[in-house]
Amino acid sequence: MSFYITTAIDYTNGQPHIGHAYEKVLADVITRYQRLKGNEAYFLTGVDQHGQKVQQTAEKEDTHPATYVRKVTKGFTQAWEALGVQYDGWAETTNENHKACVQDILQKLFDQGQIYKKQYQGWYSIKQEQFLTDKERDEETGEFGPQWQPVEERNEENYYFKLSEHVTWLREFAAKREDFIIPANRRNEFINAIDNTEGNDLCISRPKERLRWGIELPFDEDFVTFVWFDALINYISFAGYNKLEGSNLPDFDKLWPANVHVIGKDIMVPSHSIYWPIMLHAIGFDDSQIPSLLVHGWWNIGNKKMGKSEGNSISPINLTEKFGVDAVRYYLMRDINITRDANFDIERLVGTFNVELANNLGNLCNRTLTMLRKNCGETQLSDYDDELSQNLRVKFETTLAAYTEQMDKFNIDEALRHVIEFLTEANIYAEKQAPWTLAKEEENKPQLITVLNHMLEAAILGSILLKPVVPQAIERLHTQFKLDEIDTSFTLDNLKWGIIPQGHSTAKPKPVFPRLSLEEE
RNA sequence: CGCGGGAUGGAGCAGUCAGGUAGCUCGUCAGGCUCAUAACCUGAAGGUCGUAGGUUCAAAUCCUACUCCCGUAACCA
Repeated sequence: MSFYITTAIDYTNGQPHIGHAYEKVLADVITRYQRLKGNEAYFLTGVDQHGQKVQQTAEKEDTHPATYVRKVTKGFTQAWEALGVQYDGWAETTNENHKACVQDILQKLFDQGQIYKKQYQGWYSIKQEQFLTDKERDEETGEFGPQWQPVEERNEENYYFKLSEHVTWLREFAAKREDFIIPANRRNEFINAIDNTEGNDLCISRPKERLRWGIELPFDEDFVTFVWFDALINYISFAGYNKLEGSNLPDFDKLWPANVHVIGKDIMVPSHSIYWPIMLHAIGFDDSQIPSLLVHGWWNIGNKKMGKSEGNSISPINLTEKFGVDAVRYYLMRDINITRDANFDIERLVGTFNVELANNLGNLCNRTLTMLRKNCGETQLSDYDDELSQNLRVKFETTLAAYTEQMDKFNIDEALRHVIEFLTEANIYAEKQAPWTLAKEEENKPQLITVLNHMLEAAILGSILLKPVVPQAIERLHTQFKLDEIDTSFTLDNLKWGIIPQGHSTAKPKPVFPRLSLEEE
C-alpha cells in the first residue's frame, strides 16, 4: 500500500514560525510512521509563491517578486532541514510544470462552460487593495472606516467558477464521506459552510492592472489566476497530474488520491473543504478520488493568536539551535492534541523533554547498558522467567496495539503517552527486580540475565516506536545498542519481544538526551 | 447579533458520542533505592467537573436556560 500525504503550502510572505513547523513535522512523523509499518509513502510539501501580498512586499523592498520569493523560500527549506523534515516532493507554484497544469485545468473548465465572465460593481479600498462588502461598514455610521480609506466605487470584470452549480453534489458528498474532515469535531463548521456557498460563485481571476504576479489565464491574457485556485492544484500537479513530457514527477495514478491533506483550521473553510472538492469534482474526479482533510489546531503564544501583527512569532530554527531538533519535534508532537489549539510554552518544552526522554527513556537505556556491560558483558541466555517479566512482555503487546491505534487516528500525543507509560513500566520493573542486588549473589545469575535482557528489549522496542517522532536521537541511541549488527528490517506487524539475539554486545552508554536547562540557553 | 470551539484539583489535559462512587502528566510534601543523565521507585495532600434548573435508582457525562473565554464572518495567504 502506498501512502500519499501533503501539507498546506506556506505563503512566502514571511519567515516560518512554529505553526508552520508543527504542520510539517506532523506530516513528517505520519510519513515515517507509515514507513515503519512497512508502507510506501510519499510526502509533498512546499510553498505558495504567487499573489498580491508577495507582489506588494517585493515592491516595498524594491525587488522583483521572483527574487523576493526565492529568498523567503530559502527560509522555509532551511527550517525544514533543521527540523529533520524529509519530504519527497517540493511544490513551488512558480514551477513551469505547475503553471502548465493550472492552465490546462482552467482551459478545460472554461471549455466545459464552468467558467464565465461577469461584471462586478462595488466599493474598492485602494489602501487595502480589495473590494469591500457591507460587513466592512461601521455598524453605527454605516461608513467604511479609516483603515479602508480612500475608497472608490469600481466596476470590474472578472472570471467566475460555477461553484454554486456543485453545492448539491457537495452536500451529498459530505453526507456520504464521514471521514472527509478529520477530526470529527471540525465537521460542523464544514457543513455550515456548504450552505453559505449556495448562490455564490468563485471569482478566480484578478485583472493584471491590480495583480501581475500570478498565472495568466489561458483564455484571457489580461488576467491572472486567483491564488487559491492556483495553490490548491499543487496537490495534483506535483503528484504528476498532466505532467509535461520528460518530467521526473511521480506517477500520478500510483499516488492519487492522497490519503490526507494536512492543513490548519484556518484554511479548512472555504478553500480546502469547499473549493477544492468542488474543483476536483468539476475536473472529473469521482468521489472516491477526493482526499480527506486532516485539520489541526493552532499554537498560541501566551494564549494569544500568533501572528505578524502580534509580533510574537517564534522561529523554529532558533528553537532547534537552542534546544536541539529532538526536543523541538517531540514537544510539537506531544503537547498538542489534533482536535484543538495549544499554548506554546518553552518551560513545557524543556520539561517534557527532560521528563519523558531524558529521565524516562534515556535513563532506562543508560542503566541497562551499564549493568549489562558490568555483569554480563554481552547478552546471555537464561531459562529463568517470572510473573513480572511476563507482565512486562504483555505490556509491550498492549502498548504496541494502543500506539498503532492512536497513530492511525493521527493522535500522536496519545500514541506517545502509551509509549512513555510502557517505558515507565520498564523502569518500575527494574526497581522491583533490583538487578543491582541480584548481581551480588552468583546463584541469582539466571534471574539477573533475564532481567537485563528484559530491560534491554523494553528499551529497544520502546525506542523504535518513538523513531518517527525523534528519528535522529533514536538513531544515535540504536548505535549504542549496536542495532546495526542485527537484522532490523522488521515492521510494526512483526515487531515483537526477542529481537536481540544471544551474545549481542553493546557499546558504552553515553547520554543521548542530555537534560536541558532554561538558564543556560 | 450569527457561526465554531472551549470551561474538570496550582499548571496542562483525558474522561462527555454508547450515564454508574473523578483519572493522567507536571508541580508540591513525605519516604525508599543507589544500577543510572541529582536520574529511578513508593506514598500523601489537593477538584461537589463554569452557573442554575430538569430527567434518572444514579450525571462531568443526557435535556433546558444562562455566564465567561478564544476564534471567525466570502477577494483572505
